[in-house]
Amino acid sequence: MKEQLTAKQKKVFDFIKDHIRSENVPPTVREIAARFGYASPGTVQDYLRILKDRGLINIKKNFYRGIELLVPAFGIPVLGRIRAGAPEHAVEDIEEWIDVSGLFPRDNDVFALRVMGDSMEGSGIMEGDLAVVKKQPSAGNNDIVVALMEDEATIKRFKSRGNNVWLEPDNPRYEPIRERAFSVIGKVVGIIRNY
Amino acid sequence: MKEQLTAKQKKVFDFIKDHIRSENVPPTVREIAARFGYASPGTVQDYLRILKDRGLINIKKNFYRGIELLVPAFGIPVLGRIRAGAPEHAVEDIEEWIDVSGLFPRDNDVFALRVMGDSMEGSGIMEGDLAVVKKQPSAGNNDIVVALMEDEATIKRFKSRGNNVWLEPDNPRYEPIRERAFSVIGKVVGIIRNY
DNA sequence: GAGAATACTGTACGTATGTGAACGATGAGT
DNA sequence: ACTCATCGTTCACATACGTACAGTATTCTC
Repeated sequence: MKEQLTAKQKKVFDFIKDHIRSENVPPTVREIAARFGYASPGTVQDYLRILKDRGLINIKKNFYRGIELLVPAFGIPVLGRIRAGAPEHAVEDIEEWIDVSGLFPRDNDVFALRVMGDSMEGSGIMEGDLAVVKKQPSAGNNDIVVALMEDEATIKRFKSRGNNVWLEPDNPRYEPIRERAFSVIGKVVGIIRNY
Repeated sequence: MKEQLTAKQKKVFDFIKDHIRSENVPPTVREIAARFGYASPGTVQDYLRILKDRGLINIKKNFYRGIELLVPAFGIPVLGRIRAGAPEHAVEDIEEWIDVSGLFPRDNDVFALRVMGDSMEGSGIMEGDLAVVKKQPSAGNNDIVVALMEDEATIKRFKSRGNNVWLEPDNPRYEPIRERAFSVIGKVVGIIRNY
């Protein structure tokens, strides 16, 4: 069995992926046939069988729109090395596929917060970044947390030693916060930045 | 028309969302009925009509599995302000819903790269971060780029003045790169970090 | 030159599915 | 008392859909 897809097979596979991306659901057998001008659903069945044999899709039996991508539809390839030569060659060195939205927990306890200020610059958390936060009432030493001080939310590093807890910025221009009362809203589990 | 959903309506809506999250496709009318023990598809139709009136879903006519969420299924809420009081209250201040994977372009020209080294610390790009890169052969002044130098990929700030182009790290401990040849692979359009 | 894999057409079957209509029960609001 | 939205049932219809099977033609491999 050949591992590589033929050009036509790849086009069918790409169409399924694109359809999921644009319509949020996989296409039906006949929608694929219509897209490529095939007169019969049987043709598409052959393609699907091949894609299934290659491990690219799963087909739920007697399930309408039952084509399941085994590669994340919204994933992007993570490259291990980039080879010299050409950017086109680079894509062959795919280490893994990641679904960006799958990197963060999907609980109802997760929310995002726009970062304000530069008090955490030393940890690479910049103004305008989106901080992904998992709600929890306390934190461990050195965790980066969202804390609430008098109606104001702030991102700082949580410190605890013995019965003592305080907040520390990661920017030498700011002082640790030891005297003011605060409560922990949650722990920062991720940072997302858009240029 | 009331804006708020009743408990049962919310459960139906949540089931649709959960179904998309777990099965990658919206449920059929009868699958919803089966989930809640309804004896008839008509009951579900009523619910769907209500959810549609509330602007939560769209229903494609005569389209199998044609329920379309108008709120991102994999989205997380972005909070504007966090109010004092309780974490539970905070969630009411939702500014918008974002689909994390939708923040980045979905072209085939997008890939990700694991950041190595600390040469861009000053821009908040830390070792271990995932850099999202859009392929392009050149860049503008001050863009953060992925450049290839003798088989080695590196992330630096692209500088151009007149006919002169060079690369600059954002870390005072490193020197600008002016003498070595390099080629631009793409432009860094985002940073993703996981704690 | 035999055999497999690929690439199609055509026809057919059973059914899962969206849709629609008619109707009943309950509870809240005025 | 009356209305109205919500919540539910039953029956029915047309069809979009997955699936299966029987062919044909071309290309590639051994």
